Amino acid sequence: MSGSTGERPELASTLRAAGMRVTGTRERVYAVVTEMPHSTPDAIIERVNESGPPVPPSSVYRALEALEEVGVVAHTHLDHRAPTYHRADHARHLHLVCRSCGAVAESPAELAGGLVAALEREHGFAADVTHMAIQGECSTCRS
Amino acid sequence: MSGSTGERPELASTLRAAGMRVTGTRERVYAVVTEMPHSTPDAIIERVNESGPPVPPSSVYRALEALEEVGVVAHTHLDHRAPTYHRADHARHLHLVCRSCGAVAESPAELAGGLVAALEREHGFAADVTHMAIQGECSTCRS
DNA sequence: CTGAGTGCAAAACATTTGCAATGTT
DNA sequence: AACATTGCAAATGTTTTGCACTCAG
Repeated sequence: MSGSTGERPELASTLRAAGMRVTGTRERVYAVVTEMPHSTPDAIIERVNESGPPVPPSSVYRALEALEEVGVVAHTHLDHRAPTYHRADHARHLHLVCRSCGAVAESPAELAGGLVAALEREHGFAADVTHMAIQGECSTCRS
Repeated sequence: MSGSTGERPELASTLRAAGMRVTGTRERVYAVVTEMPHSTPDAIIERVNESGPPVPPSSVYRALEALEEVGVVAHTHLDHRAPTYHRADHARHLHLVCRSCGAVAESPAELAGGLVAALEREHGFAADVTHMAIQGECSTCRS
């Protein structure tokens, strides 16, 4: 069990509320996602394995799936082969991906407010901008 | 207007301008991308093979790579495992992906004008919205 | 003719799945 | 004790690569 109970009571209770079990693997995966937002399954797998006894890839995938299902983590696709995970309560933000250097910056979701409103008005489309990855070139690479 | 023989004089001349060769495979792949925008490599492979003598997947991938390199086609990531290709001169648009039914709608890129300006102003980030896939729920699925 | 492009088959990856063993409740 | 989760290994699906052959230039 998690010895330090102050940190995030949400994880355990959320899992239990969904009738799911609180396991070491899920706690460790959640900790890694918390620690390094925007990381790929690959990076998460590696980090989890540095953090204690080995966990096979399939278990990490299953843990991510479970955590996502109960809504404590979410993922975004930043580019080609890269789903990246982050905590769901991680502030709503847009992902800015630099095509040159690969850096991922965040920006408040509010900047897309006009776009969201326009899509609602023009298409009746309810956009989820937190899932959105915007490609482009960052200020550093441009200068 | 280029005022010459075919429907798309650009393909052959663009390839040649880049020192690349104009081959049947590339023409057929380009034709399929033109005919069905937003299609995955998988769908393109299938359609190409319906259109004439069989072409192995690897050749279709290589053709797409070549066409993208010279800039006549481009791709976007609509969701998980799905790069989708379209003609580069296909009007600049946003991709609206419905999470429920999977439908892909298009919307003029201008709707994102405010967002692009804000990203430029706030982050010095030059956003390419045509590469952007916006997840959400379409009007049909919401009603 | 010459080398870019192709076809084929195998390799490289990323992710998923079946099932017996394990650990949470 | 009951059964959700895990570990392991094998299956799956996609994209890439090596190499001999072919065809565009």
